[in-house]
Amino acid sequence: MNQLDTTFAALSDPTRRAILARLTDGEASVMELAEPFAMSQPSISKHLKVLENAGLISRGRDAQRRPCRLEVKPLAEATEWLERYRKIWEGNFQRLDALLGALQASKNPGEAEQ
Amino acid sequence: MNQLDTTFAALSDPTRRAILARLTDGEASVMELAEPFAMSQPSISKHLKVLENAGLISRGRDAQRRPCRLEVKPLAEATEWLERYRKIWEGNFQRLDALLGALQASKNPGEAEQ
DNA sequence: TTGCAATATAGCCACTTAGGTATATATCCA
DNA sequence: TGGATATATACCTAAGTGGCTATATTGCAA
Repeated sequence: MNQLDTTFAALSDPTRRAILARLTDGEASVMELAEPFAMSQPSISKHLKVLENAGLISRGRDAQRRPCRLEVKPLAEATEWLERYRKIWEGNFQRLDALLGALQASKNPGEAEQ
Repeated sequence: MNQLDTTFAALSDPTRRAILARLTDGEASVMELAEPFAMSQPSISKHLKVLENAGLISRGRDAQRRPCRLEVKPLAEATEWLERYRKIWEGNFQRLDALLGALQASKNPGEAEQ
């Protein structure tokens, strides 16, 4: 699995996205991260391991705590992938708009298939 | 599974990302999409079904062909999610820079706790 | 040292996924 | 009608995932 694979796979779970969102407020311990969820602590630890393996978070050491913090690099790479294609999609959209305009100008309203 | 879940899950596979990339050049049939891959046609059809269920592509009909085309909406939503947090991450980076500067100016390097 | 608090690991289960092959369906063409 | 082409479906398998409980580990504090 390459970096984009693991990044998108990690982002495909709502618990993990919520954890990442929480970490934008700053470092947090496992207990703090687990608190909002109706889920056992080991399950949260497993999610954190997925995020760590994807390079999306890193862990520190503070006594018994292993605080988590965001790592932005893989997220930036995922954003770049999407952004690169978004520009092309936007181009397609403009072409689509032109096509729809042409169709509306014609008589056949059947293909509002979008 | 909500929209973001299925979108990111669909994006986590390199074959599917390559298919989406190919589709930025315009519609393509299943055979055309399968051609670059050392993979059976049914496997490609399965990937296309994943993409279709995620709303990332839609299918038409052209004789025996079922041409695929990109649907941008879910990709736009995924981009929005990443962009929203990217701004915060960038903000954190700036704050971190400031914090590191302050710490270097002081004498106690112990509390890099954010 | 004893014990508590925070976290990780192990093992279990149900479900999903990504690949394969074989076969069915659908559409065109002769 | 019959054959060829394009695609989908059914079924199999191996591996991965997400949840759980129980237990181990680690570090502090009395």
